[in-house]
Amino acid sequence: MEKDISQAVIRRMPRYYRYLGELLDAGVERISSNELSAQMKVTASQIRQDLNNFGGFGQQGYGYNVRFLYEEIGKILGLDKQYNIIVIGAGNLGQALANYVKFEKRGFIITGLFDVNPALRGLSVRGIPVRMLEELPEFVKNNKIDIAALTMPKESASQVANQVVELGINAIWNFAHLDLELPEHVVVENVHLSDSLMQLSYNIVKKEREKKRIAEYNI
Amino acid sequence: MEKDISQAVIRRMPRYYRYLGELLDAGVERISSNELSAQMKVTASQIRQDLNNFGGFGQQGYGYNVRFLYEEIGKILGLDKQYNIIVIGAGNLGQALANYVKFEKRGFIITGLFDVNPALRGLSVRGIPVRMLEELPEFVKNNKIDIAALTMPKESASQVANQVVELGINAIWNFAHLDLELPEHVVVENVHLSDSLMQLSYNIVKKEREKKRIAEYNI
DNA sequence: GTCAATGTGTGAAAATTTTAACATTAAACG
DNA sequence: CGTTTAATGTTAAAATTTTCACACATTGAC
Repeated sequence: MEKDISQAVIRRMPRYYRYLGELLDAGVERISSNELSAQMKVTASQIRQDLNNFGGFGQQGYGYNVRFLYEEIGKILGLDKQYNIIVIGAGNLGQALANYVKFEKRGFIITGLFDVNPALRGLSVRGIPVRMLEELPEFVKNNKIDIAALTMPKESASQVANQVVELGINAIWNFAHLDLELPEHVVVENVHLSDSLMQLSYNIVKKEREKKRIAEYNI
Repeated sequence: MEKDISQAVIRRMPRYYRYLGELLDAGVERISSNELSAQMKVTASQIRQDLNNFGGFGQQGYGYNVRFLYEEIGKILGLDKQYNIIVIGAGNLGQALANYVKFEKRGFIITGLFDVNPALRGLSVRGIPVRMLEELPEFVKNNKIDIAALTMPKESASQVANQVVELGINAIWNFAHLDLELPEHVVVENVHLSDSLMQLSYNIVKKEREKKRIAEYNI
């Protein structure tokens, strides 16, 4: 029975991956947890602890081999596989995802683009035609789809999510501003932009309050 | 000396706000931490604990008044103020932000839209014209801007972030895939879509591994 | 080939976060 | 108006996460 790794750790892994990728591009061959911690502004201890959840990737007296660690983290994150994605909701956000070429480099292939709006019929983004939502079941039957990205308004999101799951897609990247209630076997990752914006505004007012307090203290 | 509230709590506040908004729309007047916890799938204890970081908003024997609590959380999150936002990078993502009307309801006004691409000159989104990046300093001088959303490629993000800070903007909503190094007084909120996608893919392979393990166990 | 220096992996301590328990207060109700 | 019930605010315990500290394996200089 392996105890599973906390989501806090998982949230940090892509960041390690990013920094290692940059080091790799810069031609750096090896790095110690200390150097990396300085760059990333986290403790070296946390880096070592995090990595050791998955195994020992470093070598005492040497540090970590950048390329090796980069690839291992890639495997941990499942980036050694390919995922076909359909994007449902071909508004600006959906188009933005479809246009973002970098995803493909990591094995995430945008395969289909769907919308309910007939005005979008005929439009295509990077060669991917916008299809009408009615065509979805047929499309999913004929193509192996791993992930559905939901970029439509929240009003229809819940229903579409259910449909998508019924069609056999088990992973959802949810941009709609609601929490989806789905069977336990479905993996959901939420991107709530409004929440993010509210966190920003919280931190803005917090900083203003701090500034004010300091000013008063100095009177 | 007030000890400050952990970001874990802050991350949960927008979600409370959202659920309370829905209750409000549904005409619910009062709610107990228990009922809310059932809906939100968190413990009632956590809800009470979280709220009491900011003060006692409920009443013993009664629960919480939905409207009151909604508004109080709004104030905590700084949603009782208005923020003018400029979006730098008028690609699909920037346009998506500019088009998202709901932000305005919360007091986030998209005031300007900038890009380096001359091909976008003349384009306007919801009445907001795309301006050339050269016009930025002038524009910021003439308009009170609170937040800059960076939706351009990461290559130029760092430089633009510095420029924006020098122009006196102290809050950045960063969509570029890098960590910005900025003075301490600047508030940064990151939205790293790639990280989110990697977390999704981690959870996909994790679930697959689990499934496989269970299958093997049952042989 | 030896030996100091480096730097991981890891067990334990410290800090933080979450959950549980309960004393207290207000509402509801007869 | 008094009693019962509901549900908060709060203190304490449990769980989790982060940091510390150090034994020990490798490296690299001489």
